Amino acid sequence: MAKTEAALDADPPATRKRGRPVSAQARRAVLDAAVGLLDERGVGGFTVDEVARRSGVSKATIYKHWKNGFDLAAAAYGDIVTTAVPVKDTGDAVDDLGGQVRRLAHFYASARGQVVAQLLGAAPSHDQGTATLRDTYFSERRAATAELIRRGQERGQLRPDLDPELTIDFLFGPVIFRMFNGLGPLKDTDARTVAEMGMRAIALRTQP
Amino acid sequence: MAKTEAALDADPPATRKRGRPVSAQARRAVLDAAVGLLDERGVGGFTVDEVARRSGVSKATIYKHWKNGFDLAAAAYGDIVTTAVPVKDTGDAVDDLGGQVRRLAHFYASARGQVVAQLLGAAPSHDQGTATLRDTYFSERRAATAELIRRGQERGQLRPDLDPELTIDFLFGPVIFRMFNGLGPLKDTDARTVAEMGMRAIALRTQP
Amino acid sequence: MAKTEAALDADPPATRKRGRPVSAQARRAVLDAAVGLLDERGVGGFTVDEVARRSGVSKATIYKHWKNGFDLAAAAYGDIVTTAVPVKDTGDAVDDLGGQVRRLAHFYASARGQVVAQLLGAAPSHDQGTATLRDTYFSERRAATAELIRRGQERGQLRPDLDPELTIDFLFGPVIFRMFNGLGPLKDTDARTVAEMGMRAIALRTQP
Amino acid sequence: MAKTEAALDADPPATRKRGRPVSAQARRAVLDAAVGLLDERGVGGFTVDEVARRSGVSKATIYKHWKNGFDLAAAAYGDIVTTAVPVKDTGDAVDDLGGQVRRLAHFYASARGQVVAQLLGAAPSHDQGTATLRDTYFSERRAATAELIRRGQERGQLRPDLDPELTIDFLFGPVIFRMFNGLGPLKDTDARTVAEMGMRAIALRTQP
DNA sequence: GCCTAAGCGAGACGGTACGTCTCGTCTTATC
DNA sequence: GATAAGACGAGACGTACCGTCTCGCTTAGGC
Repeated sequence: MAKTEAALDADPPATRKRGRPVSAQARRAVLDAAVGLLDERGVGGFTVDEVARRSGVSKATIYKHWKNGFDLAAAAYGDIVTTAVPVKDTGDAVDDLGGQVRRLAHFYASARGQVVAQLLGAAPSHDQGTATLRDTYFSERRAATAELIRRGQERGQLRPDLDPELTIDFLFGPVIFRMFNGLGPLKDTDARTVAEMGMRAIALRTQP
Repeated sequence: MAKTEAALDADPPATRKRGRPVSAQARRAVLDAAVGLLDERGVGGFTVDEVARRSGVSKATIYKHWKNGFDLAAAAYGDIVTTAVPVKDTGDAVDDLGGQVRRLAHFYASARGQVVAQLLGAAPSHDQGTATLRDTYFSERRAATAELIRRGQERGQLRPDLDPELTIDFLFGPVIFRMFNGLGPLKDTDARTVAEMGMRAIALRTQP
Repeated sequence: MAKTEAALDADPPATRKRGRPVSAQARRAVLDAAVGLLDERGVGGFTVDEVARRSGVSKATIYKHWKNGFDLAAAAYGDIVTTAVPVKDTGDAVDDLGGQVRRLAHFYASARGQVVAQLLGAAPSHDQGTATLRDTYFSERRAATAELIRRGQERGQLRPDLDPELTIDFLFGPVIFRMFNGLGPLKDTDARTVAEMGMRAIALRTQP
Repeated sequence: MAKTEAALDADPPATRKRGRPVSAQARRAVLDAAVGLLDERGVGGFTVDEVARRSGVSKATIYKHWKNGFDLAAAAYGDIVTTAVPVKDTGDAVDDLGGQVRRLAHFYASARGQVVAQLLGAAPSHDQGTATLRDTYFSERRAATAELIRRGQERGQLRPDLDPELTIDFLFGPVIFRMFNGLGPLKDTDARTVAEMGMRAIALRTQP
């Protein structure tokens, strides 16, 4: 397709704009400061003023890049989860999904996991908040996980009647729920139990 | 000492203290105003100032009863969930739990359900927030649901190896997760599917 | 008249309001800080933020008392002119007015005089600015000076056809004009000359 | 290219330097936009950003020509006063000066007059502000008016002991003062009165 | 029937973040 | 080499809410 060859150099030259280009350095400094602040004080202690102070970037510039504090916090922590809990595909969907649940629960029990939980929680109180999170946090990971499920179905490891998206909610929902119901993050042993329960519902050959 | 004689009429019942008694009317007015405000504007638009304005009760009085705005909001919406989605025990644990999941999902899809989700979400950003919610929202319902599960186990309807508490997280987690991941509340048909998936993992006589 | 006796205690009791009374101390601290800041940096360096910082009074409180920075600055410097250049009435209107012109010119040549000039100048760029100055700075002094002129007319020292208000503009206008036209404040000798010119136009027996 | 031939009618005296020549057109566009903005919004609503937007000239270029916003505003309105109130010399200094006072008062009562007053007022708050105004607004007109006075003295129409510069402050000061003291611009009848008062102080043949 | 606590409405207060604005500088690519 | 476009650091603006703190008034039991 023409797209393949042309796409590479078609846009970039046209993207060259007239004025002073956006400072990647400023952007980086803001994100770093935001991560540091979230690490130290969580969402409750996160303020744009403080990010500006730490990063040396002016508030005006920050608000030019992110439409509000929540948007910035979400972006700053954007790839934390992905990095901390990468989606793996070893060929055994049951093992992969179960491990994924356990690793995610483990992450949410960590300091950064708590912050991510605060971010998830804050989303519904902000305009477009959950949409922002969907695009920033979940979109990519869900796509990869859905693919994992689909391949598991093709291999005959998972029930063929599963809706991949619903299955994701089904498997990981309990992990997130624990962040909000006052019982605290799932402990590793409990996470293992929950993962096993989930597997019983979706795997093909697991009747005890 | 007065204490000595007072022992006769016991402390709890004769809590009659000196000064002017707490105004139950003020308390009621505040809670009503808070509910109205949450209904109209959600958690994002909820302010103690506005509650004081609407209720005609002074801020000082409000803060005497509730330790902060979140605490008030939680208390105001306290029995909304319980009232909207009562726990039923018909003798068939599988049916009861499945229905519970579906009814809860249906509630969370409603306007007030969204507000409850915002409250859950806001909890981790407040000191003692999740503990408050645990006591206000979940404690009673979880106890009832755990009892349901235990009876189901005794009757042989549910697997005997289930940890009731974990099972609750497992069943209802997916419903809550959907409030935060940007995909929107579960639709009724999807809720039914999720409930069925859950049942496969916990019921004894599951058809493959 | 009933008014005479009743007036004294009629209002005061009614003035007792319900809530926490306005803190005279906070008000004083703000005005003192504002004067200090104007002294140090002039109108150009005057900011409400800095006043709040110096006075220890919160911005919210400041904005509750004064509707904007200009209003505060005007109030803070309110009686500076009156104190620095009191209106005197010795019985000789010509001497009094001439002296007044000279003293006013002398004041405007001082550091605080320059600041007052900046305030006058800034007024037309603010909503209701000149009206604020009229009430804060000029009203009282003009009334006293107009009275001086009227008495001078009665005593036959000043022309009887003078409009007191216009006469005030006529006499003091040149002093103010010099603050804006780039020639700098009037020097004492020039102020004397200008005062004499003015007197020639308004005194009755002064044809040389 | 038009550019090549254009060299013929381009200012020949201007030294042909390397690179792109200074755009007289840009300069004109900026001044026009500035005048329009001052007309519409006054000094309070005047911003360099908006001038740049309207004129299509970049801020950097604007700041290359004028050292700050005030400087630009002053330059833009530079010849407004001169054009609106030209200095006339008919041979009768008393008539000329009196008329000048009246015409100036009339101008200051107009919309553009108010803007000029705002500019005068803003000057002391800017570094070198009054000096800028002196050179831009007053210098030429004062020179012409001083010449008028000097000729009046030579003709025996005005007192010979007058200092021309001081006399200018004396005559026109009241007109400007009214722009700042909250009483509003002089009305025509009052301006006539003020002019007559001034003449009594400087003319030789004054009727008592 | 006073007395003396509380509880209460009103509302001012210190603190502090919000998101916006303007200033004057700077950094590119273009003319 | 002068421009247009426009991003940037600095920092003030006025508003909003938080939770605390006086006040003066109201309502009760204790004396």
